[in-house]
Amino acid sequence: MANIRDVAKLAGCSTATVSRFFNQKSVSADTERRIKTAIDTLAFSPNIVARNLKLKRSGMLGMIIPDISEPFFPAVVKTVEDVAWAHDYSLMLFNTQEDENRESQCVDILRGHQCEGILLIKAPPSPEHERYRAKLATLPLPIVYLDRSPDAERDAVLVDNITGAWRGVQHLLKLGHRRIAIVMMGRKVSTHLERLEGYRRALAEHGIEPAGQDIIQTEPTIADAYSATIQLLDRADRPTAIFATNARLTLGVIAAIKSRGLRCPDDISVLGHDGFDWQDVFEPRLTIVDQPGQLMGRRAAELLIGRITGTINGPVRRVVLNPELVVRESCGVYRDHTTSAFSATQS
Amino acid sequence: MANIRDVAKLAGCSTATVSRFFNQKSVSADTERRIKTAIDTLAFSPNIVARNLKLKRSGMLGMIIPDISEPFFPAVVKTVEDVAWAHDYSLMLFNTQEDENRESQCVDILRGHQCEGILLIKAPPSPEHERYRAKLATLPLPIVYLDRSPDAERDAVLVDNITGAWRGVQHLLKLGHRRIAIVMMGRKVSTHLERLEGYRRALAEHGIEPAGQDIIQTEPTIADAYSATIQLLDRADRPTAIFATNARLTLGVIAAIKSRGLRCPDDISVLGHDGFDWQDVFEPRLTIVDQPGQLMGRRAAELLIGRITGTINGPVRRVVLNPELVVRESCGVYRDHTTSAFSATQS
DNA sequence: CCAATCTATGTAATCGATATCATCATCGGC
DNA sequence: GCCGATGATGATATCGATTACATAGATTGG
Repeated sequence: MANIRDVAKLAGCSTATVSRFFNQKSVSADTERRIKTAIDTLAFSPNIVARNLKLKRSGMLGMIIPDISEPFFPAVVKTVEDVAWAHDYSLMLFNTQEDENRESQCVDILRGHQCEGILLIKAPPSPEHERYRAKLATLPLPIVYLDRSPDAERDAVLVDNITGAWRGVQHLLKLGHRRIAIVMMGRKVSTHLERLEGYRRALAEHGIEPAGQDIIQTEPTIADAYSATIQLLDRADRPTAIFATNARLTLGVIAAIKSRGLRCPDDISVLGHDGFDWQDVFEPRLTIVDQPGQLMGRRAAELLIGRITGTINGPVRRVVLNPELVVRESCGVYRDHTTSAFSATQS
Repeated sequence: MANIRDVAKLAGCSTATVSRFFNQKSVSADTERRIKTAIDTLAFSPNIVARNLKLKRSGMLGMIIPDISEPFFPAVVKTVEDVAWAHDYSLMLFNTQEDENRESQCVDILRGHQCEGILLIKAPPSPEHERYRAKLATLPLPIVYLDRSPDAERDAVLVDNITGAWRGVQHLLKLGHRRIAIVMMGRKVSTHLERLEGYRRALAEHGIEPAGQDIIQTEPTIADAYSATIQLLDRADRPTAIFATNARLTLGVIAAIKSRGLRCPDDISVLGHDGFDWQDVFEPRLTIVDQPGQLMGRRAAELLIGRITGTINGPVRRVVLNPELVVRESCGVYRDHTTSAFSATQS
């Protein structure tokens, strides 16, 4: 690969002049022409790594998420990449699989690459990585926690999961349900624990203490949620409603209900969590607690870039967005099953 | 940020020794201890950018895709990231929005970052970027085309879209359909043009020439597919089956059918394209032409890394994978609507 | 006991850019 | 016609690592 010296030699000038050419400094028309042809003949493309070493920047943002194939994340990542692009940043993406050890390696790699800031969807804390978490809180590098916040030392863009879940379960309670199960992700993921808390609070306000067997923790796959729900449904005293705390879990729950020949919401109600662009086409039309994924991505990316560029400074900012309860049919509010309107304004 | 010189100074040795420490070369036990404490007290993390400049590597792979929020891509990206991780590569991700101009900028950025190879899902060619495409074919950098192949000069991992579509439409024809519409993405995306070709061939074999109004090109959003399908359904002579050429289009078609109060497959059949992990929960259970997204990601990533490391050399490799026709209910084969079995072995 | 070998380490050039500082030619004004 | 301002350019140190080469001290063997 050609470097700036080769170009300089071919154009008959110094590397400084070539560098000036690339940085819009004054270069005579004649040298400019020579440099241009030199660049063309050598198919030269400047080495951004070298430039960045000198400039102590990198133009890179890191994004660490549990799993891009989890339905909630693509919209977040998409928005982040868009915002990053608009500010001339590139994105390095890592999946942790909810493994804190892998997460810690990702952070190291990003630091090493002189990445200018990190958007982090934290994996659940594990006992053997306390040191890593302590380090995380003090790394001299802008980090914005997204979705989950392991500590209060840093900027974060979160969702009020407790209130969201509370609102959803309240909705079920208002409809008369008293035996409500929750199918949630195990592994102590904070967002799910918060949703559990919202669920508990709503029930408590109606004097209900959920039975241990109605709190079901499982892996966040459709298959696992399916099996767990099958067991739940096969119990003699099955609940009248199920709250599933993310998209795949919701689908697993629905799959189990369908496979047992039950109808939702007629036989059992389902409250889901997280929205998708196909939610208006799905049957039953799901009542869900909807997180504003795109907005989360946008706010987090803008906050991070603001910190990097210095547009934003001062104390820690914690943006807490409100999930929205989107009422459709799966909890039994609407009984009209023939017209499932689809809003054409929605993308 | 501390650098290697600071560490050397604090440890009372030269930078060369510190470097040796990091690269597993022989260092005396005593210096090793001093270096370790120096690293700790300074919270030093080596600058990979500088190292890579010297070593002429970067440990980075680029992945350029149309849009991560398009349902087909997350599984591909996930697998690629996994394979990259297993080989100690990091991934830079870019969305082009099917805009070739943006794509070309992405390629420049990746080159600049000395990225070692690129996985490229090509945006459709636009007349004003011929020069870019010519350059692309000759860039001195391993590139593996994924899903779409703009030229035959490079490695590619593709799917036989013509045969896939042909097989699907054959299926419809065998079921007796003769008026089959296609709802496809406009913008001359090659994969969709190939699916159109497969559709045409299958029809031709039955002596059918599709009416121009049965070939519907639209933007790949649910909303646009919905509107386009509504118009189609409202025609006096509506077709008896619709082939939708990707996931969002399929959902838009289904949404339109539902919103017009029609039943699928009883009133109209739908052949979809692309699978998701929730496909077994969706109603109607869709018969689809399924692309092996994970396999594509894996093969492409392994091919790219093989080229980079030199494990794979020799002439251009073109891996063509077979899409699978997954027959469920939406074309009217199965009439048993009560048992929608869900395979628990599926993730 | 000294040459030969090995081990641990330092010195300095290098990767490919940028940017400071110096230099030199040109030009307008008085 | 001389002086200072302006513009174009070159030489060179620098960013933070690696590594070839040199060197000093320790070890080994005959």
